[in-house]
Amino acid sequence: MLSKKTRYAIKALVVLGKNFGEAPMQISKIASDEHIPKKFLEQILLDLRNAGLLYSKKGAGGGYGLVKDPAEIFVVQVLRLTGGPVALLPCVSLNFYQKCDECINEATCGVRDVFLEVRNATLKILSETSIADIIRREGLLVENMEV
Amino acid sequence: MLSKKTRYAIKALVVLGKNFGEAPMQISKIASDEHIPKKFLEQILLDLRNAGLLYSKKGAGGGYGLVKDPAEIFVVQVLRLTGGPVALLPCVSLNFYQKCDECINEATCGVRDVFLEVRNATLKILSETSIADIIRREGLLVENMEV
DNA sequence: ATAAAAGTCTACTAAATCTATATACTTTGT
DNA sequence: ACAAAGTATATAGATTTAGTAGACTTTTAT
Repeated sequence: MLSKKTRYAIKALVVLGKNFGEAPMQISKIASDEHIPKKFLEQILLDLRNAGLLYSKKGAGGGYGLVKDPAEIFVVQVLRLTGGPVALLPCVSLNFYQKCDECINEATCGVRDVFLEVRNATLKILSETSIADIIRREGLLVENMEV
Repeated sequence: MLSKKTRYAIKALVVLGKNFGEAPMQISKIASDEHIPKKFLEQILLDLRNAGLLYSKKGAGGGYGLVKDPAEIFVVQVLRLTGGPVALLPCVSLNFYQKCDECINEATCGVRDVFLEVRNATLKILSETSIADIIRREGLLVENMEV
């Protein structure tokens, strides 16, 4: 399961993606629109800023905005920045690798082999899906509802 | 990430799968072979037994064994029995569904739509892979090592 | 110049969950 | 009778997650 932190980060980026090109958006606006605790969101946006995904502007009229086009920000990046490993086992994680301490021989572990396959499938989707894609999907879902 | 409980359960089933058709195997044997804390494993095997996957026999010469052929036990079952949800978001989980409390409209949520796709890909693999498959993969990996 | 708006930074707490252990009990085989 | 082995429940300890608090800095508008 993704942590709330990761979920909130993605949602915030989607909102900021819709706002791309406009004036920066305030934390409090994002928080109330998306039902995210404001203080928690502050920390998350700060992390995303320090990672270079967002710019910020202090003072009146300040706020946050995307540095890059939403089509160039991929979901997998957000997971990694917010500490959500893609893999279901530590021993198949690319960015959060850890030896399974009970494992006898990693190279011949059949369990690992299966979850490597799962990771690859997940990774493919998450590294091909951008914030812009999420916005697009949202639009499609709304259309389908109206029909 | 899968919990240790889920990982230990899968490993235990693999060991019992290799032992299928023979005399029941003792918890302490499985625990020491697989480096799993014995007391913890006791609880896990009990759960798997109560779920109908294993039979048990008390007393001297007792132990645990698979009820069905390892080719008929799928990894997805084990995840579910041991509380490891397949989905990365509660709102796309089939067996552990929960509304995301911050979500405004689930039906048109683009984030959900992406993670639905991820869940389907994961589910496909895990529901097609059996304990017997894991054992088979292990054999293949060992062969490849030797070459 | 000053006050208000807005982000920054660090620390802390509360709750939940996971992992593991302890203890006492029951059944079965020799 | 006794030892081997599983059953059952409770609980402790550790870790992680989620959220809150408070004091600080920068910027804009008046």
